[in-house]
Amino acid sequence: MAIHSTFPYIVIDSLKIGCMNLENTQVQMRKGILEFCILHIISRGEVYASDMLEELTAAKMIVVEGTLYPLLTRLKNAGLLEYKWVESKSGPPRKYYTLTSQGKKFLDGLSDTWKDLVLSTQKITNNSIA
Amino acid sequence: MAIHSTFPYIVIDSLKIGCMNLENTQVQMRKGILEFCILHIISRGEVYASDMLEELTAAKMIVVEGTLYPLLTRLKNAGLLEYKWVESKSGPPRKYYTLTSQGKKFLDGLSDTWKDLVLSTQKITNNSIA
DNA sequence: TAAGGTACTTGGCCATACATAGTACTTTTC
DNA sequence: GAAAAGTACTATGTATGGCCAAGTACCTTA
Repeated sequence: MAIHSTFPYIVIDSLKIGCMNLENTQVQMRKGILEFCILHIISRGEVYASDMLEELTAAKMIVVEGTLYPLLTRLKNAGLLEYKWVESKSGPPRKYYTLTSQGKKFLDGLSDTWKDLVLSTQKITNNSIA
Repeated sequence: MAIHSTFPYIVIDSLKIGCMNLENTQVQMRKGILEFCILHIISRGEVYASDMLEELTAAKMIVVEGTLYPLLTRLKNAGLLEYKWVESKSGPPRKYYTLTSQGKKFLDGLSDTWKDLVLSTQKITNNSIA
């Protein structure tokens, strides 16, 4: 196995744009999973945004308004959620969300995907011990 | 709790842009996790891209070239990886990757993040049984 | 020398998380 | 009763990353 000290290909190595920090990768890891968690929370009964934020924060899944609201809108537009306006005693009315039947199916699919993903990752990370 | 049948806010409900399909969300779920898995594979010794593809596929973590190669470049530019060119008996030379010390630290951080994320998700999904 | 395979690169597209600013309605306070 | 504070939701712009598809370079085989 001879080792090249020079590059056989022309490589432009000059510009390092990568701002590879942990925080950013953590955000990437949460992507998609968040959707799964939110559908799960809604599947248990009618809730509105602040309820969800509370539960997500309690589970240490950091989420902010600017993430949650657009996501709910997206899920609703996709037909996975529906909501009712309900008056509140302390402020403006709230949107209480529930899953549609389509949303339930989607959640089931996501559950499988999540399980597979965890399994796959375990497979890979456990190999390092073997 | 009085329920509004009309919307108290002006809501533009007409354009449904959402192309919410399972496949898409699965892709989102993989984001970031892939990075974690690849760093893990490399941490076990020198490997080149096809080795990784093989192992990832074996673990049912679907990855294609167009995802893997840019990712490796990104990690390398960020100083987490380095590589040697090694000649091959059956084709062009290969880049054999290893982790830098910075890469090892990063991997440790990611391991913690991943554990937390799995825990958080468990917390939320298990609540539905309670 | 031509053909086919292997290894890696590049550019463009799309979806999502987040920050930030803004709107609408409520209750409280003076 | 009007201003202030608070709650709930909306809208826009930016950046990142996965994927597709096409392309380049090198090697072996015929």
